[in-house]
Amino acid sequence: MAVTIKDIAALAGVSPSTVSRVCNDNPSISKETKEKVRRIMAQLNYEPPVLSNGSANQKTRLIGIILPPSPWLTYENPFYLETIRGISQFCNQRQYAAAVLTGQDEEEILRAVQMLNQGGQLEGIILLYSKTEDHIVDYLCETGLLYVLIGKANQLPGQTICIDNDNLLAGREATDYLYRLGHRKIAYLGCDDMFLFSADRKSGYQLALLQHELPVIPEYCVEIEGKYSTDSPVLHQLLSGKDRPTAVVVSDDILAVTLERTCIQMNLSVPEDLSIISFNNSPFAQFTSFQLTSVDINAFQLGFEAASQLINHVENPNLLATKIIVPHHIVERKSCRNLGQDIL
Amino acid sequence: MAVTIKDIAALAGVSPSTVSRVCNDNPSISKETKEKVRRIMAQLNYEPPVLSNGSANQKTRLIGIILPPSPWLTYENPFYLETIRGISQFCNQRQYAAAVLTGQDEEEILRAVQMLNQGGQLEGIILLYSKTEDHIVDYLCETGLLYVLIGKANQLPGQTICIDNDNLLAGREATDYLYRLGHRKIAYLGCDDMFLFSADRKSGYQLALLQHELPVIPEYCVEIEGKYSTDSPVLHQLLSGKDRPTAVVVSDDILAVTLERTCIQMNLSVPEDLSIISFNNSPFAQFTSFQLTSVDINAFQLGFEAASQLINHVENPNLLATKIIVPHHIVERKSCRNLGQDIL
DNA sequence: GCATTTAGTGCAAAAGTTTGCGGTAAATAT
DNA sequence: ATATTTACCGCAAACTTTTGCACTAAATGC
Repeated sequence: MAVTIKDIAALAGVSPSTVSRVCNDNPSISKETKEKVRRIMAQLNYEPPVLSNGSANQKTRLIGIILPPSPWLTYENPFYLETIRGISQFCNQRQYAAAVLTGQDEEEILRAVQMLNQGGQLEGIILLYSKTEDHIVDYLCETGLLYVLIGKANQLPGQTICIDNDNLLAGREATDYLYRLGHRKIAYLGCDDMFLFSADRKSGYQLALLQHELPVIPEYCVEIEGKYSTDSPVLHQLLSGKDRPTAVVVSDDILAVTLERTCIQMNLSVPEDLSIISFNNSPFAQFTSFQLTSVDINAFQLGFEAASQLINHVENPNLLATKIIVPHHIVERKSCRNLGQDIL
Repeated sequence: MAVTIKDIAALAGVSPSTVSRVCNDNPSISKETKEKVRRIMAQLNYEPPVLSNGSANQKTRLIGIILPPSPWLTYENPFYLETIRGISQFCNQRQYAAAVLTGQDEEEILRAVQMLNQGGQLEGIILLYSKTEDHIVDYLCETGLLYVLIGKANQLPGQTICIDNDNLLAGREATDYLYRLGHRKIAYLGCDDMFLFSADRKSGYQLALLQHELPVIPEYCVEIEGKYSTDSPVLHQLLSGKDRPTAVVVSDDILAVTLERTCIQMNLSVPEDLSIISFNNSPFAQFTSFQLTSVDINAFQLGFEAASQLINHVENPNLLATKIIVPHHIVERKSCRNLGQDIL
């Protein structure tokens, strides 16, 4: 049988309560006693069962991680593993455990969350995405379980903790970057507007155009819904015609690669005929043959901060919901051409 | 305060022990009582705290997941997220929780494992990799904590549970595939031999050559250690000279893309001048401009089976260590050229 | 019809830790 | 020197669930 505080207490010549207080670093224990007890603990290799230590302590120190429901956006996207790493890193430092909650579909995930939550075993939840009409968020709001969103809140904004990039600013900066390279015919290509990050990046793009007094042309603002495909008619339409843009801001790397493959089909080359800048700085951004310039959104830190916020709120329930903005930065590679009219 | 079995007991007019036995589906409780109690439980939304339910039950139902220590191989590799999904999926079905254990370096990970293990809070560990000289495996062996390896065992083979692909067979089949396309000058490119999957794939490659009575040339068997780079002299050496191979079996997709980019630098094109087949079928295998043919190793199922094995052994400690082989299959794309001497 | 088995349930102890309260001894104040 | 405060620590109850044992009532065997 494993060693308990009783064993430590017996060896140290103190009571179990004292050992317990030493474990929790209770100030009413003298320095000498603490040291003595800690020595014995180290000797016996004792570690307090910090997660869910019996019924006397209701703290489970367990938090749940939920992946986005749509496989085609998720599982192919290394971004999420980085975020999970960030979450785990912080949790481990603070003696929490972070468990991924999965299922075949949204219903199954919801059931897993319910089971754990109603059993009182979850301190909180981190959602790695944000979308409209989310049953899981509905459930969390109903039951009042603490959660943080990586992304932008749509239910109860102002009362939910969000960790996000400044996607609007990032969209502006990406557009500005192309502008400074001399581009004037700049298009935007995004995924489904249901995903709020794409909507924000688009807004940033539009603001940048206005600022530089460039026209905001609807034909230059394209969205692809559902699974990406190189045969998408909107892509072909965007790239054909006389008024073909010289540069495109693309909402994510996978879509950018899809665009590039469409270019190949149409005998256009990147960056000679078309400059591309996109978001996420996915690992394959550097592996594609055309070396994608991409906005790094610091996925690791996104996860790290999310865990930090969640745990802060777990331990200080009176805290108000905050919004955290994680910085981004452009990683320059070779997918954007300098048109030689550089202003700087 | 949350609802407990006492509340259920009071409402159902039975004792708490009866409720507890109902939760555990104890056969000595009558059908009628079970139904009555279950009705009340459903009514009060009661879920038994299945993970670590107090000190009366030592089962924590928590397992740890450990990522490979080398970031350059790991975090860029979507393979691992798929595996984690597989693990989580199975764990959730069986009411277990799976937590990723991370740290800045191997030491920090080890400390996290120690903390949880010595606190008696881990049922077992799943390692998402296998390598030689692994301090974490050393520790697990010492303390006797149950673990399963995704990959091949090197410490105590025969006593450790492994989930793996038949990498030797996969290596043979990849090589055979090139042979059938008419290739006779086939090279192998792998990563550090420390990672056993690469060593096995190489052996399979060599066996296939022997079977087809092709010479096994050392110059055709190249390994890259450390971080991949397109400037690697071994890559340049492999691709230059008169006896340049017409096809290469590459140990993983990322390395394959690195190879392709080296080709571009050297004015060779894929698959016209060089055919490439590699492993993992990473998502970006389909996004690269040359559409990589790759061996899919079913990462999700690898994780799923690993969790299944671990939990089986947790619940039946007398089980012997098994090895599980998860099948693979070649996903044909466009990176391999048919030389026209196809035998079939 | 009586003795014995069986099924079903409750009682109470046990698990390991936390925490309010009370107590002792030392330190300080008067 | 006595009274009061302070620092430190132990006692015991509490948390929720599990489980061995005992008990009752019904069912079976003779």
